[in-house]
Amino acid sequence: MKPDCKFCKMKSPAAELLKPDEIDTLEQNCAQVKFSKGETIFREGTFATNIVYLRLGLVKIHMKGPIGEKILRLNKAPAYLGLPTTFGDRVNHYSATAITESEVCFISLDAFKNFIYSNGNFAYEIIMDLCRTELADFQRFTNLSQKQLPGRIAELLLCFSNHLFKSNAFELPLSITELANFVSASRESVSRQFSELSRLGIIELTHDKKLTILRKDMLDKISANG
Amino acid sequence: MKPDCKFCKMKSPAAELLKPDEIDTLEQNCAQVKFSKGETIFREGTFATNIVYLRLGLVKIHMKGPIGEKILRLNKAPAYLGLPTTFGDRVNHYSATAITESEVCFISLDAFKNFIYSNGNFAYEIIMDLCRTELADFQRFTNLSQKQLPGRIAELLLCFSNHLFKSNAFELPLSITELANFVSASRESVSRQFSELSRLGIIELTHDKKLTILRKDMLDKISANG
DNA sequence: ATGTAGATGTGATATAAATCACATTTTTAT
DNA sequence: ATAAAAATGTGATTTATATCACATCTACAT
Repeated sequence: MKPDCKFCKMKSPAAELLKPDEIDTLEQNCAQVKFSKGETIFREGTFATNIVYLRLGLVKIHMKGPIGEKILRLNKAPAYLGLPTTFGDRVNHYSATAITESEVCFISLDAFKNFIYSNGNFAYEIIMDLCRTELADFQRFTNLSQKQLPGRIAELLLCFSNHLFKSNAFELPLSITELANFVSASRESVSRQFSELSRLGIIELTHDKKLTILRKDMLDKISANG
Repeated sequence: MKPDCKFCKMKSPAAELLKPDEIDTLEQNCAQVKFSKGETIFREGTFATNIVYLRLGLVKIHMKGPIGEKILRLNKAPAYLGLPTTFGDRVNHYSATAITESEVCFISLDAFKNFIYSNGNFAYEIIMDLCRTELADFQRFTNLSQKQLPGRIAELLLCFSNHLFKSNAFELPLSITELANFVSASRESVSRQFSELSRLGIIELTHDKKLTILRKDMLDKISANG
Protein backbone atom coordinates (compact mmCIF):
# COMPACT_ATOMS: atom_id res chain seq x y z
CA MET A 1 0.00 0.00 0.00
CA LYS A 2 1.24 3.49 -0.83
CA PRO A 3 2.15 5.23 2.40
CA ASP A 4 1.58 8.83 3.31
CA CYS A 5 4.55 9.50 5.56
CA LYS A 6 4.22 13.27 5.50
CA PHE A 7 0.95 13.27 7.38
CA CYS A 8 1.45 10.00 9.21
CA LYS A 9 0.40 10.35 12.84
CA MET A 10 2.44 7.33 13.89
CA LYS A 11 5.88 8.56 12.88
CA SER A 12 8.72 7.41 15.11
CA PRO A 13 10.49 10.08 17.21
CA ALA A 14 13.40 9.62 14.82
CA ALA A 15 11.28 10.15 11.70
CA GLU A 16 9.86 13.33 13.25
CA LEU A 17 13.36 14.75 12.90
CA LEU A 18 13.61 14.15 9.17
CA LYS A 19 13.59 17.20 6.91
CA PRO A 20 10.85 17.62 4.28
CA ASP A 21 12.96 16.30 1.44
CA GLU A 22 14.00 13.33 3.55
CA ILE A 23 10.36 12.60 4.33
CA ASP A 24 9.75 12.56 0.60
CA THR A 25 12.54 10.07 0.18
CA LEU A 26 11.08 8.00 3.00
CA GLU A 27 7.71 7.99 1.35
CA GLN A 28 9.21 6.73 -1.89
CA ASN A 29 11.11 3.99 -0.10
CA CYS A 30 8.45 2.72 2.22
CA ALA A 31 5.77 0.07 1.75
CA GLN A 32 2.91 -0.22 4.18
CA VAL A 33 1.52 -3.70 4.75
CA LYS A 34 -1.27 -5.14 6.89
CA PHE A 35 -0.87 -8.37 8.82
CA SER A 36 -3.54 -10.44 10.46
CA LYS A 37 -3.20 -12.15 13.78
CA GLY A 38 -0.72 -14.99 13.55
CA GLU A 39 0.98 -13.87 10.35
CA THR A 40 4.76 -13.75 10.16
CA ILE A 41 6.22 -10.30 9.54
CA PHE A 42 9.77 -11.50 9.17
CA ARG A 43 11.38 -14.81 9.95
CA GLU A 44 14.58 -15.95 11.56
CA GLY A 45 17.07 -17.21 9.00
CA THR A 46 15.84 -15.07 6.10
CA PHE A 47 17.70 -12.04 4.81
CA ALA A 48 17.10 -8.78 6.62
CA THR A 49 16.57 -6.46 3.71
CA ASN A 50 14.31 -3.81 5.20
CA ILE A 51 13.85 -1.70 8.25
CA VAL A 52 10.58 -2.80 9.78
CA TYR A 53 8.46 -0.28 11.62
CA LEU A 54 5.29 -1.23 13.49
CA ARG A 55 2.73 1.51 12.85
CA LEU A 56 -0.22 -0.21 14.44
CA GLY A 57 -0.81 -3.38 16.39
CA LEU A 58 1.02 -5.79 18.65
CA VAL A 59 3.83 -8.12 17.69
CA LYS A 60 5.86 -10.85 19.32
CA ILE A 61 9.60 -11.14 18.78
CA HIS A 62 10.77 -14.71 19.10
CA MET A 63 13.68 -16.99 18.28
CA LYS A 64 14.44 -20.69 18.11
CA GLY A 65 16.14 -21.94 21.25
CA PRO A 66 17.67 -25.30 22.09
CA ILE A 67 14.30 -26.59 23.35
CA GLY A 68 11.84 -24.68 21.22
CA GLU A 69 10.52 -21.27 20.44
CA LYS A 70 11.43 -18.53 22.91
CA ILE A 71 9.47 -15.27 23.00
CA LEU A 72 11.94 -12.46 23.63
CA ARG A 73 9.56 -9.56 23.93
CA LEU A 74 6.30 -8.01 22.83
CA ASN A 75 6.35 -4.83 20.80
CA LYS A 76 3.43 -2.45 20.77
CA ALA A 77 3.07 0.14 18.03
CA PRO A 78 4.68 2.50 17.42
CA ALA A 79 8.06 0.81 17.43
CA TYR A 80 10.88 -0.36 15.21
CA LEU A 81 10.84 -4.13 15.00
CA GLY A 82 14.23 -5.64 15.02
CA LEU A 83 16.71 -2.89 14.30
CA PRO A 84 19.35 -5.16 15.87
CA THR A 85 18.54 -8.07 13.62
CA THR A 86 18.57 -5.79 10.56
CA PHE A 87 21.81 -3.98 11.28
CA GLY A 88 23.52 -6.67 13.32
CA ASP A 89 23.79 -9.27 10.56
CA ARG A 90 22.73 -9.99 6.99
CA VAL A 91 20.36 -12.65 8.25
CA ASN A 92 17.57 -12.26 10.77
CA HIS A 93 18.39 -13.79 14.12
CA TYR A 94 14.79 -13.73 15.24
CA SER A 95 11.23 -13.63 13.93
CA ALA A 96 8.37 -11.18 14.32
CA THR A 97 4.77 -12.38 14.30
CA ALA A 98 1.59 -10.31 14.53
CA ILE A 99 -0.40 -10.94 17.71
CA THR A 100 -3.21 -8.64 16.67
CA GLU A 101 -4.15 -7.08 13.35
CA SER A 102 -1.09 -4.95 12.57
CA GLU A 103 0.21 -2.41 10.14
CA VAL A 104 3.87 -2.44 9.28
CA CYS A 105 6.09 -0.16 7.19
CA PHE A 106 8.96 -1.76 5.32
CA ILE A 107 11.60 0.86 4.70
CA SER A 108 14.47 0.44 2.28
CA LEU A 109 17.66 -0.22 4.18
CA ASP A 110 19.64 2.10 1.91
CA ALA A 111 17.29 5.03 2.42
CA PHE A 112 17.39 4.48 6.16
CA LYS A 113 21.18 4.29 6.17
CA ASN A 114 21.33 7.55 4.25
CA PHE A 115 19.22 9.24 6.91
CA ILE A 116 21.73 8.09 9.50
CA TYR A 117 24.61 9.42 7.41
CA SER A 118 23.02 12.73 6.58
CA ASN A 119 20.90 13.58 9.59
CA GLY A 120 22.68 13.48 12.93
CA ASN A 121 19.52 14.10 14.93
CA PHE A 122 17.90 11.12 13.29
CA ALA A 123 20.94 8.94 14.00
CA TYR A 124 21.01 10.09 17.59
CA GLU A 125 17.35 9.26 18.08
CA ILE A 126 17.87 5.77 16.65
CA ILE A 127 20.77 5.26 19.04
CA MET A 128 18.62 6.36 21.96
CA ASP A 129 15.91 3.94 20.88
CA LEU A 130 18.36 1.03 20.70
CA CYS A 131 19.79 1.90 24.09
CA ARG A 132 16.48 2.21 25.86
CA THR A 133 15.28 -1.07 24.41
CA GLU A 134 18.42 -2.84 25.49
CA LEU A 135 18.17 -1.49 29.03
CA ALA A 136 14.61 -2.75 29.29
CA ASP A 137 15.71 -6.13 27.96
CA PHE A 138 18.50 -6.41 30.52
CA GLN A 139 16.09 -5.64 33.28
CA ARG A 140 13.66 -8.27 32.07
CA PHE A 141 16.40 -10.89 31.62
CA THR A 142 17.71 -10.32 35.10
CA ASN A 143 14.28 -10.61 36.66
CA LEU A 144 13.38 -13.63 34.61
CA SER A 145 16.58 -15.39 35.57
CA GLN A 146 16.34 -14.74 39.28
CA LYS A 147 12.64 -14.84 40.15
CA GLN A 148 10.76 -18.05 40.38
CA LEU A 149 7.60 -18.79 38.55
CA PRO A 150 4.98 -16.98 40.67
CA GLY A 151 7.12 -13.84 40.61
CA ARG A 152 7.71 -14.07 36.89
CA ILE A 153 4.01 -14.45 36.14
CA ALA A 154 3.05 -11.62 38.48
CA GLU A 155 5.62 -9.39 36.84
CA LEU A 156 4.35 -10.25 33.39
CA LEU A 157 0.74 -9.48 34.31
CA LEU A 158 1.79 -6.18 35.88
CA CYS A 159 3.72 -5.34 32.74
CA PHE A 160 0.65 -6.04 30.60
CA SER A 161 -1.52 -3.99 32.91
CA ASN A 162 0.84 -1.06 33.52
CA HIS A 163 2.57 -0.65 30.20
CA LEU A 164 0.94 -2.58 27.41
CA PHE A 165 -2.78 -2.06 28.04
CA LYS A 166 -2.73 0.57 30.79
CA SER A 167 -5.76 -1.03 32.38
CA ASN A 168 -6.62 -3.56 35.07
CA ALA A 169 -8.73 -5.49 32.60
CA PHE A 170 -7.50 -6.76 29.28
CA GLU A 171 -7.52 -9.76 27.03
CA LEU A 172 -4.49 -11.98 27.34
CA PRO A 173 -2.57 -11.35 24.11
CA LEU A 174 -0.90 -14.76 24.15
CA SER A 175 -2.03 -18.31 24.67
CA ILE A 176 -1.06 -20.09 27.88
CA THR A 177 1.46 -22.07 25.88
CA GLU A 178 3.03 -18.88 24.55
CA LEU A 179 3.03 -17.25 27.97
CA ALA A 180 4.85 -20.32 29.24
CA ASN A 181 7.61 -19.94 26.71
CA PHE A 182 7.78 -16.20 27.39
CA VAL A 183 8.44 -16.74 31.09
CA SER A 184 10.53 -19.87 30.46
CA ALA A 185 8.30 -22.40 32.15
CA SER A 186 6.15 -25.36 31.17
CA ARG A 187 2.61 -24.86 29.95
CA GLU A 188 1.23 -26.92 32.82
CA SER A 189 3.02 -24.91 35.48
CA VAL A 190 1.75 -21.64 34.05
CA SER A 191 -1.76 -23.00 33.87
CA ARG A 192 -1.55 -23.99 37.52
CA GLN A 193 -0.29 -20.54 38.49
CA PHE A 194 -3.27 -18.92 36.83
CA SER A 195 -5.62 -21.29 38.62
CA GLU A 196 -3.96 -20.45 41.91
CA LEU A 197 -4.14 -16.68 41.29
CA SER A 198 -7.84 -17.05 40.47
CA ARG A 199 -8.48 -19.23 43.52
CA LEU A 200 -6.87 -16.57 45.72
CA GLY A 201 -9.04 -13.87 44.18
CA ILE A 202 -6.05 -11.97 42.85
CA ILE A 203 -7.18 -12.17 39.24
CA GLU A 204 -10.27 -13.20 37.35
CA LEU A 205 -9.77 -15.05 34.09
CA THR A 206 -12.69 -16.01 31.87
CA HIS A 207 -12.81 -18.84 29.34
CA ASP A 208 -12.32 -16.30 26.52
CA LYS A 209 -9.03 -14.98 27.98
CA LYS A 210 -10.39 -11.75 29.47
CA LEU A 211 -8.27 -11.08 32.51
CA THR A 212 -9.03 -8.67 35.35
CA ILE A 213 -6.57 -7.84 38.06
CA LEU A 214 -8.54 -7.67 41.30
CA ARG A 215 -5.67 -7.27 43.77
CA LYS A 216 -2.82 -5.39 42.17
CA ASP A 217 -1.25 -4.96 45.60
CA MET A 218 -0.92 -8.75 45.90
CA LEU A 219 0.59 -9.05 42.43
CA ASP A 220 3.11 -6.36 43.35
CA LYS A 221 4.05 -8.32 46.41
CA ILE A 222 4.39 -11.63 44.58
CA SER A 223 6.44 -9.97 41.86
CA ALA A 224 8.75 -8.29 44.37
CA ASN A 225 9.29 -11.44 46.43
CA GLY A 226 10.40 -13.35 43.38
CA MET B 1 46.37 10.25 32.26
CA LYS B 2 46.70 12.28 29.07
CA PRO B 3 45.65 10.09 26.17
CA ASP B 4 47.19 9.92 22.74
CA CYS B 5 44.18 9.12 20.60
CA LYS B 6 45.80 9.96 17.30
CA PHE B 7 48.27 7.12 17.53
CA CYS B 8 46.19 4.85 19.74
CA LYS B 9 46.32 1.28 18.46
CA MET B 10 43.13 0.34 20.30
CA LYS B 11 40.74 2.76 18.64
CA SER B 12 37.23 1.48 18.18
CA PRO B 13 36.02 0.85 14.61
CA ALA B 14 33.86 3.94 15.08
CA ALA B 15 36.76 6.13 16.21
CA GLU B 16 38.76 4.98 13.18
CA LEU B 17 36.21 6.88 11.10
CA LEU B 18 36.75 10.22 12.85
CA LYS B 19 38.42 12.98 10.88
CA PRO B 20 41.72 14.46 12.08
CA ASP B 21 40.08 17.48 13.69
CA GLU B 22 37.56 15.22 15.41
CA ILE B 23 40.36 13.04 16.74
CA ASP B 24 41.89 16.21 18.19
CA THR B 25 38.57 16.97 19.88
CA LEU B 26 38.42 13.40 21.16
CA GLU B 27 41.90 13.69 22.59
CA GLN B 28 40.94 16.85 24.46
CA ASN B 29 37.79 15.26 25.85
CA CYS B 30 39.13 11.92 26.88
CA ALA B 31 40.72 10.75 30.12
CA GLN B 32 42.55 7.46 30.30
CA VAL B 33 42.41 5.62 33.61
CA LYS B 34 43.84 2.36 34.91
CA PHE B 35 41.83 -0.01 37.07
CA SER B 36 43.08 -2.96 39.07
CA LYS B 37 41.29 -6.24 39.37
CA GLY B 38 38.09 -5.83 41.37
CA GLU B 39 37.82 -2.06 41.02
CA THR B 40 34.53 -0.52 40.00
CA ILE B 41 34.61 1.39 36.71
CA PHE B 42 31.08 2.71 37.01
CA ARG B 43 28.28 1.80 39.34
CA GLU B 44 24.56 1.21 38.96
CA GLY B 45 22.56 4.11 40.35
CA THR B 46 25.18 6.80 39.73
CA PHE B 47 24.92 9.36 36.94
CA ALA B 48 26.14 8.28 33.54
CA THR B 49 28.21 11.28 32.57
CA ASN B 50 30.78 9.75 30.25
CA ILE B 51 31.14 7.34 27.42
CA VAL B 52 33.30 4.53 28.74
CA TYR B 53 35.62 2.69 26.39
CA LEU B 54 37.63 -0.33 27.42
CA ARG B 55 41.07 -0.02 25.84
CA LEU B 56 42.70 -2.91 27.62
CA GLY B 57 41.58 -5.64 29.96
CA LEU B 58 38.52 -7.62 30.90
CA VAL B 59 35.41 -6.29 32.60
CA LYS B 60 32.18 -7.71 33.96
CA ILE B 61 28.87 -5.95 33.46
CA HIS B 62 26.47 -6.66 36.29
CA MET B 63 23.25 -5.43 37.85
CA LYS B 64 21.32 -5.89 41.05
CA GLY B 65 18.53 -8.42 40.68
CA PRO B 66 15.72 -9.46 43.03
CA ILE B 67 17.97 -12.10 44.63
CA GLY B 68 21.41 -10.60 44.28
CA GLU B 69 24.00 -9.54 41.80
CA LYS B 70 23.52 -10.79 38.25
CA ILE B 71 26.40 -10.79 35.77
CA LEU B 72 25.03 -9.80 32.39
CA ARG B 73 28.14 -10.23 30.28
CA LEU B 74 31.88 -10.04 30.10
CA ASN B 75 33.51 -7.43 27.92
CA LYS B 76 36.97 -7.89 26.54
CA ALA B 77 38.94 -4.92 25.21
CA PRO B 78 38.50 -3.22 22.86
CA ALA B 79 34.84 -2.42 23.53
CA TYR B 80 32.49 0.30 24.60
CA LEU B 81 31.24 -0.42 28.09
CA GLY B 82 27.66 0.42 28.57
CA LEU B 83 26.60 2.62 25.71
CA PRO B 84 23.00 1.60 26.54
CA THR B 85 23.29 2.64 30.13
CA THR B 86 24.86 5.97 29.12
CA PHE B 87 22.40 6.90 26.38
CA GLY B 88 19.39 5.02 27.71
CA ASP B 89 18.94 7.00 30.91
CA ARG B 90 20.56 9.67 33.04
CA VAL B 91 21.40 7.07 35.65
CA ASN B 92 23.39 3.88 35.16
CA HIS B 93 21.24 0.76 35.18
CA TYR B 94 24.19 -1.51 35.67
CA SER B 95 27.77 -1.58 36.94
CA ALA B 96 31.11 -2.36 35.34
CA THR B 97 33.92 -3.93 37.35
CA ALA B 98 37.45 -4.78 36.22
CA ILE B 99 38.19 -8.50 36.24
CA THR B 100 41.80 -8.02 35.22
CA GLU B 101 44.06 -5.00 35.21
CA SER B 102 42.28 -2.69 32.76
CA GLU B 103 42.66 0.60 30.95
CA VAL B 104 39.59 2.68 30.32
CA CYS B 105 38.94 5.89 28.39
CA PHE B 106 36.30 8.23 29.74
CA ILE B 107 35.00 10.35 26.90
CA SER B 108 32.91 13.47 27.35
CA LEU B 109 29.31 12.73 26.49
CA ASP B 110 28.95 16.04 24.66
CA ALA B 111 31.95 15.46 22.45
CA PHE B 112 30.70 11.97 21.64
CA LYS B 113 27.23 13.27 20.82
CA ASN B 114 28.74 15.83 18.49
CA PHE B 115 30.54 13.09 16.62
CA ILE B 116 27.21 11.35 16.12
CA TYR B 117 25.64 14.58 14.87
CA SER B 118 28.47 15.55 12.58
CA ASN B 119 29.88 12.28 11.34
CA GLY B 120 27.37 9.86 9.85
CA ASN B 121 29.91 7.09 9.41
CA PHE B 122 30.72 7.29 13.09
CA ALA B 123 27.04 7.20 14.03
CA TYR B 124 26.46 4.25 11.75
CA GLU B 125 29.32 2.30 13.28
CA ILE B 126 27.99 2.95 16.77
CA ILE B 127 24.59 1.70 15.69
CA MET B 128 26.15 -1.44 14.27
CA ASP B 129 28.01 -1.99 17.52
CA LEU B 130 24.83 -1.67 19.56
CA CYS B 131 22.96 -4.02 17.26
CA ARG B 132 25.60 -6.73 17.24
CA THR B 133 25.88 -6.62 21.00
CA GLU B 134 22.16 -6.92 21.43
CA LEU B 135 21.93 -9.88 19.06
CA ALA B 136 24.61 -11.67 21.05
CA ASP B 137 22.76 -10.89 24.27
CA PHE B 138 19.51 -12.29 22.90
CA GLN B 139 21.24 -15.46 21.86
CA ARG B 140 22.87 -15.89 25.24
CA PHE B 141 19.69 -15.16 27.05
CA THR B 142 17.65 -17.65 25.06
CA ASN B 143 20.20 -20.36 25.69
CA LEU B 144 20.43 -19.51 29.35
CA SER B 145 16.70 -19.69 29.79
CA GLN B 146 16.21 -23.00 27.99
CA LYS B 147 19.27 -25.11 28.74
CA GLN B 148 19.76 -26.73 32.07
CA LEU B 149 22.81 -26.37 34.18
CA PRO B 150 25.25 -28.78 32.50
CA GLY B 151 24.46 -27.23 29.12
CA ARG B 152 24.82 -23.70 30.45
CA ILE B 153 28.20 -24.44 32.00
CA ALA B 154 29.45 -26.23 28.91
CA GLU B 155 28.37 -23.30 26.76
CA LEU B 156 30.09 -20.84 29.05
CA LEU B 157 33.36 -22.77 28.98
CA LEU B 158 33.20 -23.04 25.20
CA CYS B 159 32.59 -19.31 24.98
CA PHE B 160 35.63 -18.64 27.16
CA SER B 161 37.71 -21.01 25.09
CA ASN B 162 36.49 -20.04 21.61
CA HIS B 163 35.94 -16.32 21.91
CA LEU B 164 37.44 -14.83 25.02
CA PHE B 165 40.78 -16.59 25.31
CA LYS B 166 40.96 -18.45 21.99
CA SER B 167 42.71 -21.33 23.70
CA ASN B 168 41.89 -24.67 25.29
CA ALA B 169 43.73 -23.66 28.41
CA PHE B 170 43.03 -20.50 30.37
CA GLU B 171 42.58 -19.18 33.84
CA LEU B 172 38.97 -18.90 34.95
CA PRO B 173 38.32 -15.16 34.98
CA LEU B 174 35.59 -15.41 37.62
CA SER B 175 35.21 -17.13 40.96
CA ILE B 176 32.88 -20.11 41.21
CA THR B 177 30.43 -17.87 43.02
CA GLU B 178 30.50 -15.35 40.18
CA LEU B 179 30.19 -18.06 37.56
CA ALA B 180 27.13 -19.29 39.41
CA ASN B 181 25.47 -15.92 39.23
CA PHE B 182 26.46 -15.60 35.57
CA VAL B 183 24.70 -18.83 34.63
CA SER B 184 21.88 -18.26 37.14
CA ALA B 185 22.56 -21.17 39.43
CA SER B 186 23.69 -21.76 42.99
CA ARG B 187 27.35 -21.80 43.89
CA GLU B 188 27.10 -25.39 45.13
CA SER B 189 25.53 -26.67 41.94
CA VAL B 190 28.21 -25.05 39.81
CA SER B 191 30.92 -26.45 42.02
CA ARG B 192 29.42 -29.91 41.61
CA GLN B 193 29.27 -29.52 37.83
CA PHE B 194 32.97 -28.70 37.72
CA SER B 195 33.77 -31.71 39.88
CA GLU B 196 31.72 -33.89 37.58
CA LEU B 197 33.38 -32.51 34.42
CA SER B 198 36.78 -33.16 35.97
CA ARG B 199 35.80 -36.66 37.09
CA LEU B 200 34.71 -37.46 33.52
CA GLY B 201 38.03 -36.21 32.19
CA ILE B 202 36.36 -33.49 30.12
CA ILE B 203 38.23 -30.67 31.82
CA GLU B 204 41.13 -30.30 34.18
CA LEU B 205 40.87 -27.61 36.82
CA THR B 206 43.72 -26.86 39.19
CA HIS B 207 43.49 -25.28 42.62
CA ASP B 208 44.68 -21.96 41.16
CA LYS B 209 41.82 -21.82 38.61
CA LYS B 210 43.80 -22.89 35.56
CA LEU B 211 41.36 -24.72 33.38
CA THR B 212 42.17 -26.99 30.47
CA ILE B 213 39.54 -28.37 28.14
CA LEU B 214 40.54 -31.97 27.42
CA ARG B 215 37.47 -33.07 25.47
CA LYS B 216 35.99 -30.17 23.55
CA ASP B 217 33.83 -32.63 21.60
CA MET B 218 32.14 -33.68 24.83
CA LEU B 219 31.57 -30.07 25.88
CA ASP B 220 30.02 -29.35 22.49
CA LYS B 221 27.69 -32.27 22.98
CA ILE B 222 26.68 -31.27 26.49
CA SER B 223 26.14 -27.70 25.38
CA ALA B 224 24.01 -28.75 22.41
CA ASN B 225 21.88 -31.16 24.42
CA GLY B 226 21.01 -28.46 26.91
C1' DA C 1 -24.08 -32.38 13.14
C1' DT C 2 -19.67 -34.89 13.48
C1' DG C 3 -15.10 -35.64 13.70
C1' DT C 4 -10.47 -34.14 14.33
C1' DA C 5 -6.84 -31.27 15.96
C1' DG C 6 -5.19 -28.08 19.14
C1' DA C 7 -5.39 -25.79 23.57
C1' DT C 8 -6.24 -26.18 28.43
C1' DG C 9 -6.82 -27.90 33.48
C1' DT C 10 -5.29 -30.98 36.98
C1' DG C 11 -3.62 -35.03 39.61
C1' DA C 12 0.46 -38.14 40.29
C1' DT C 13 5.18 -38.72 39.86
C1' DA C 14 9.94 -37.76 38.74
C1' DT C 15 13.87 -34.86 38.77
C1' DA C 16 16.99 -30.96 38.57
C1' DA C 17 18.67 -27.94 41.38
C1' DA C 18 18.30 -25.24 45.68
C1' DT C 19 19.13 -25.35 50.34
C1' DC C 20 21.21 -26.84 54.51
C1' DA C 21 25.10 -28.31 56.98
C1' DC C 22 29.51 -28.90 57.50
C1' DA C 23 34.62 -29.70 56.59
C1' DT C 24 38.52 -27.68 54.09
C1' DT C 25 41.12 -24.65 51.68
C1' DT C 26 42.55 -20.12 50.38
C1' DT C 27 42.99 -15.28 51.06
C1' DT C 28 43.46 -11.28 53.66
C1' DA C 29 44.43 -8.60 57.56
C1' DT C 30 46.91 -7.72 61.70
C1' DA D 1 53.05 -16.01 62.02
C1' DT D 2 48.47 -16.17 63.35
C1' DA D 3 43.83 -15.20 63.32
C1' DA D 4 39.77 -14.06 60.90
C1' DA D 5 37.18 -13.98 56.81
C1' DA D 6 35.98 -15.60 52.45
C1' DA D 7 35.69 -19.10 49.00
C1' DT D 8 35.13 -23.84 47.93
C1' DG D 9 33.78 -29.03 47.89
C1' DT D 10 30.50 -32.40 49.05
C1' DG D 11 26.83 -35.22 51.36
C1' DA D 12 21.86 -35.15 52.88
C1' DT D 13 17.53 -33.19 52.33
C1' DT D 14 13.96 -30.33 50.51
C1' DT D 15 11.56 -28.01 47.00
C1' DA D 16 10.08 -25.97 42.78
C1' DT D 17 8.97 -27.28 38.62
C1' DA D 18 9.04 -30.48 34.74
C1' DT D 19 7.04 -34.43 33.00
C1' DC D 20 3.53 -37.81 32.34
C1' DA D 21 -1.13 -39.08 31.86
C1' DC D 22 -5.47 -38.10 30.96
C1' DA D 23 -9.95 -35.57 30.85
C1' DT D 24 -12.14 -31.62 29.02
C1' DC D 25 -12.97 -28.01 26.17
C1' DT D 26 -12.79 -25.19 21.96
C1' DA D 27 -12.29 -24.32 17.14
C1' DC D 28 -12.65 -25.47 12.67
C1' DA D 29 -13.48 -28.25 8.55
C1' DT D 30 -16.24 -31.39 6.20
